[in-house]
Amino acid sequence: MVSDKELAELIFPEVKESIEDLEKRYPLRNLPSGAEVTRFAPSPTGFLHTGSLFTSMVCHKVASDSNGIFYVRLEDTDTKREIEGSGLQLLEQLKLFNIVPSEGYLGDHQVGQYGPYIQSERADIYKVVIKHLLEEGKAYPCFCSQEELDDIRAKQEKAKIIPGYYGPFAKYRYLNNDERKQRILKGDPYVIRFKSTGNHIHKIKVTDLVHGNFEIAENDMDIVIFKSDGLPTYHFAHVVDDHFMRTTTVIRGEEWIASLPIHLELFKALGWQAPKYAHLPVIMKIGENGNKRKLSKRLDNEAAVSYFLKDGYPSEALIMYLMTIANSNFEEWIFEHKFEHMEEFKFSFDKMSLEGALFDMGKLNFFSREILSKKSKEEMLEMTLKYSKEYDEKLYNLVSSDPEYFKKIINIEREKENPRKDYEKLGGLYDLISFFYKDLYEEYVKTNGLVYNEKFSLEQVKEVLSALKELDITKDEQTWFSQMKSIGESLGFSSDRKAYKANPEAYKGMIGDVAEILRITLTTKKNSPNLYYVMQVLGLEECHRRINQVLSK
RNA sequence: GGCCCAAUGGAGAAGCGGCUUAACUCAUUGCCCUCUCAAGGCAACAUUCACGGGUUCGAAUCCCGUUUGGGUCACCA
Repeated sequence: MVSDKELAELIFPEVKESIEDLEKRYPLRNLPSGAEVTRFAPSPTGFLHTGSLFTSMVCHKVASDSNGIFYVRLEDTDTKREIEGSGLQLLEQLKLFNIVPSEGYLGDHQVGQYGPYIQSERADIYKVVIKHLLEEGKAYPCFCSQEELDDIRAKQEKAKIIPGYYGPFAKYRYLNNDERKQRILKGDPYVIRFKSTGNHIHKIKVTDLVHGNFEIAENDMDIVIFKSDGLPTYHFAHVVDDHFMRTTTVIRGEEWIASLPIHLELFKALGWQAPKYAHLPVIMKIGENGNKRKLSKRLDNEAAVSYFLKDGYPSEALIMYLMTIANSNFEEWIFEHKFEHMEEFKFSFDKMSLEGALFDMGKLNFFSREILSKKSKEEMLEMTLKYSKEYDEKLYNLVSSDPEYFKKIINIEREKENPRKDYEKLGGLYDLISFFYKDLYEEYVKTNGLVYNEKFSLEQVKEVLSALKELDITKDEQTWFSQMKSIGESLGFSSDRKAYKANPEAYKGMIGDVAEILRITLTTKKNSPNLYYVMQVLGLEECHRRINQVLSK
């Protein structure tokens, strides 16, 4: 009769190393107490998902708050779904959010003593562990075909019992080693399954950093740990990698809670201590049927981080927003700290909500405006150049043609205690500032014309405008405004809101109406930054030119 | 369907048995202010914490049940 050891040797003759060798190769990390080792473990199956950004942000934060290590491991064991180049892309995008691993897979190279950090390069490590499990009789080759599997499932469904490969249904679990050897020699395809000793009637107590303690049924499935393509499954790779990479806290999405018993059983079978776990809630959105559902890359723009990048949201805004979801006390904290130095905020798992939050675009916009308003004109220029170079050619040409002029435009009421919040994101900036440029202004007027308030006739508009030519912008804003008021008053516009409201018939309109006529004339828009400063930037000559142009029509 | 997790306003949430006639933020709506918008100021916005029962002098908070929602049940992660 073939022994377990002989069978293991038959399957993995090339494996000479032992688990002890691996333990030596990957020694315990020498870190100060309390230091957490966390990891972000993406699959290279597409662009960065907003949920992944959320998870990686938390991983990064937990490590940096504790002076620990944050590393990235590429989980590329699903060769069918892999998208070429997406691993690099993922890392590049993380970097834009200041999430930079100190170890691991960095996109174009790997750093660290615990590698390789790409699972497909770790086959020899997995094999050592699997051979060990085989030798101990804790794993076995399974020759079950897809048809057989389907058959088992169909029977189980019919009998209304738990589907899966377990207990009496795990037919190849009961083959003896002679039979196994024979089939292997014959060349029958097989996978390696873990031989579970659990019973789902038993409950195990688990502790989760986010959810606290709860009970869950023991695993009793003989799960596949080694696929026929020679690569491990997620469950097995997670256990082996996080053990040998010496991860202290596994932070991942809530969808993994259900497979926790599998992972815990694997750790136990190998005699290893399991890491701490934190299962994060998933970011949701209201679906077509009115119910909440996970943000979907296919259906929701906001599921892809690239969407925000393309739209020109500052990366801090997204991170700040995600942090409000991550920790309920963050919002008050960041208000107290005037939206600055968010890296000093201390993250904690027990301030995390258990329920998946609905993605709130409105709140992101709020943070984004806040952040953009706090930037200096130099930072705005730099950001705009960088953004537009990649995403908005028209804007890039406009801004780079005269950076100093752009700084003047963007600096209107910026450097003050409560700066203006005109800009929500860099996307669409072109349309907001184009009127500052003579050619673009002309082009707009030619194609769209200027639309004034209907309650004033063209004659009235002209009357107001010709009077407004007197406006002096060489003095301070105060003087300018009093001047506008007296011009307005002389034409029959009220500058006293109360008086106007009490007796609207007595006036042609409010001083605001006068300002609106000027504003539309100069900016083509009903909304614009502070008119006095707009005029400063445009220059008196250009202002008069625009006014005269309207008057001549 | 089984198992697990969750449930406070339009959204994010605080709340941990009496201090709650439920904090804070976003959104929305009104009003005020030397121009629009923004900012700022002032208001409004859950008589009630999914529902039912219980424990208690006292419950959003503890217990039980129901309901609803989410997750998961692959040689995918």
